[in-house]
Amino acid sequence: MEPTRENEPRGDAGRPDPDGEALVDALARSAFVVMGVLNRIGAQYDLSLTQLRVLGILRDRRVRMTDLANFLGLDKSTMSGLVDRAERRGLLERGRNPTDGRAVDVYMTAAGLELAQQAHGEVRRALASATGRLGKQERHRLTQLLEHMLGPADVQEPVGKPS
Amino acid sequence: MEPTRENEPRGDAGRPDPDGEALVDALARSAFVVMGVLNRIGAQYDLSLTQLRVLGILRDRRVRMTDLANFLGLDKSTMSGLVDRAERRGLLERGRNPTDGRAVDVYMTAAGLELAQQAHGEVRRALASATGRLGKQERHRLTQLLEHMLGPADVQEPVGKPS
DNA sequence: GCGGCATGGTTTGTAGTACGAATCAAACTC
DNA sequence: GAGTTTGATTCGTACTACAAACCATGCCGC
Repeated sequence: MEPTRENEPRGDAGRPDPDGEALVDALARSAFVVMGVLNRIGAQYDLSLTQLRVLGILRDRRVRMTDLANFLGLDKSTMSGLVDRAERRGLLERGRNPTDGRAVDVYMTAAGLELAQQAHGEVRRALASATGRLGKQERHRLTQLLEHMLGPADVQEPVGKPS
Repeated sequence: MEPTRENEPRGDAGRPDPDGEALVDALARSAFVVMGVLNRIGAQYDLSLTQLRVLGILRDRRVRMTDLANFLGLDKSTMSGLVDRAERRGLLERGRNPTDGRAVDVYMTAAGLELAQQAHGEVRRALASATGRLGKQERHRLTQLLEHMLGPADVQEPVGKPS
């Protein structure tokens, strides 16, 4: 993920937007809360946040190392180390790619799948103490607004990055 | 925790709550997007995410090391190292606490304040590419819902943690 | 006032994470 | 077949995170 310097104001950026600033703050706070939960639950399983993400991605698919690294925005050497440690734990395995002899596929073991599912359930329960403050219709509305703001889930275009 | 289509059985309610699960997934995706932005902009300034948070907290106040560590959920030795590196960069300074000879206060330098303000502005602009997908009223509503869910900003009670 | 205990912070050791450069094997192109 | 590109690993380095040990300061009971 290359750092960029994007200082040009957006077309509407010159106008004061109190809701925009409050929204950014609320999104940041929400992000830290979610990360806090993920870090705490990850620690229970002796897993880092990034390891949790890896396990989450691989729960239902087999992925190439390169694609995994790109999806997570990590250097391939970092990806290699993460998979090393997960493999050592018996959570992941590496395999040959059927179409490219250079490529390495990564997939879950049964033990890894079980741990990922347990951790996922605990993350949901932990976050329910916050989402439970909202009523049912509010939760529905919040979900809609977030999904609208985030765009399609399968598009991994970094936010705020010039293209 | 990347969103998937799998529906896992819930241990607590027993009742399916599609909006609850979708909301957790949306919150997780939102969190990764925000973290991605913070990491990218932090890298521009050669700062880690945690360093950015520290600078954000200290922009308008002078804080004890212990309080800073507690606020961030970090070990005091970690806090010490983070402040070491920021001090070495000329962004922060340590000072004596007027009421407790053991305590060390941390505060911003002018250079640190300038950097923090620049970085903050860039984070806001970067996130505007996502929040700009919403209309004005939608942004207002999203802010309200997030703040309602998160509770008061000054309470640092960890979400989902048994007490 | 003093000893014991607690607190605040630093230092040391360790492991994981992150990136960049170097390296090697496989694939692609001409 | 040679040159280039790609995929992944290894190595070196710095940062982050925690735990244990240590030292200085503060608190409290006697």
